[in-house]
Amino acid sequence: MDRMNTAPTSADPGEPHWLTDEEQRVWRAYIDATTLLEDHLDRQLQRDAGMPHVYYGLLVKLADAPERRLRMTELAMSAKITRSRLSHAVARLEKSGWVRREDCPSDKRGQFAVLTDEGLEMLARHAPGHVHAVRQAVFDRLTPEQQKSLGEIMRIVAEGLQPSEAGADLPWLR
Amino acid sequence: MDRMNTAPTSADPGEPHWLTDEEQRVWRAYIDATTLLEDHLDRQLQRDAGMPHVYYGLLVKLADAPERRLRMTELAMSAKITRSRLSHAVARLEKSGWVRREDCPSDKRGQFAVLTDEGLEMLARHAPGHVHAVRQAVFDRLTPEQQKSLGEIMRIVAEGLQPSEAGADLPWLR
DNA sequence: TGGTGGAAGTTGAGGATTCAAGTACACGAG
DNA sequence: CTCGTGTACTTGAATCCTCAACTTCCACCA
Repeated sequence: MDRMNTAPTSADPGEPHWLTDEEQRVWRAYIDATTLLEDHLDRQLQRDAGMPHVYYGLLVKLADAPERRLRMTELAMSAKITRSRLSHAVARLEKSGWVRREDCPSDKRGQFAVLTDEGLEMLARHAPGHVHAVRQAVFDRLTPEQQKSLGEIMRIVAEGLQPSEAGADLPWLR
Repeated sequence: MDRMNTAPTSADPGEPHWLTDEEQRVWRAYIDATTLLEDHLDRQLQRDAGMPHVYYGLLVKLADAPERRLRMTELAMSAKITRSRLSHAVARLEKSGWVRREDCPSDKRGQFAVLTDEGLEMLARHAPGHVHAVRQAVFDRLTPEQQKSLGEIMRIVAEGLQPSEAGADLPWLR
């Protein structure tokens, strides 16, 4: 892959503008690290707690919520996943007994996902192992400055993708 | 599910040792950013090029390799995925015509994954859009210092998980 | 009131991923 | 030469995720 030309195709903005060598090194390091880490955590939780990392994250969010319950849409947004994915996930977590659905009294379309007692207990049982894995893979290896820097960087990236990332680049709104 | 070695779960450390509030904020920012970014890139490539981000990454690695070919195991290691996953992936990419398999002459068990001409052309066609997406989501938002920092951090994390990550936390080696 | 557009959530089909097995070959020791 | 162990890769089933409908219900307004 070598190319410095300026192919048009107005669909894509401006000229190619490739990544520099240094940027490529950063990007590959990012891909490698995130791939390895997600895989590592998935395996750890699958083995110990019998569920993928995302599912575990859902339970944690429920545990932190008032009444240990959240509306489906809230939970989905909080976890940055689609409602569809959440729907499937909750169905599975319900079968495992860690989550229960409840109708929302004020909105008949609404559903609450509620963390069950078994779910909470399961979290208590496996949280230490998970925290250990995270610590070992990430925090134990970084200096305090790097940890701070990582937080800032990730916040910036997340915010850029988060809000109405659609609206931001819709021509007629500019 | 097998259960050997039910010793006092040597995997779990002594006392919990939770994340501090600040560490939790960093960790959540990381999860949010990586989830959103992966999703964003997957969608972009699925829409434009008809394949998930990982598959695209495989093609890029082949394009960068001498002869545009790599042994299956090499490719899998380079992309940080399992051989099984790669096997399925290459089967799919083969059906789409972007990749072709070739027997290895020196080792009859071996297979090469080879990027086809259509695969290369496809990359040329969609690379600008992909680079643009990456740039827009990441590099355009970070200062040069942050980019450098990100690279260092990700390299550290990747290296910690990469090598014989198993051996590193095997009790009898400590 | 009754109609309409949108919000909340679910569903099913098709892809993608994982895990455990399985096939085929390589290679060194006897 | 052949046995045993390990490597390279594939396969199938179960699970998970995405995408595009689809159902039900809310909110608003004329």
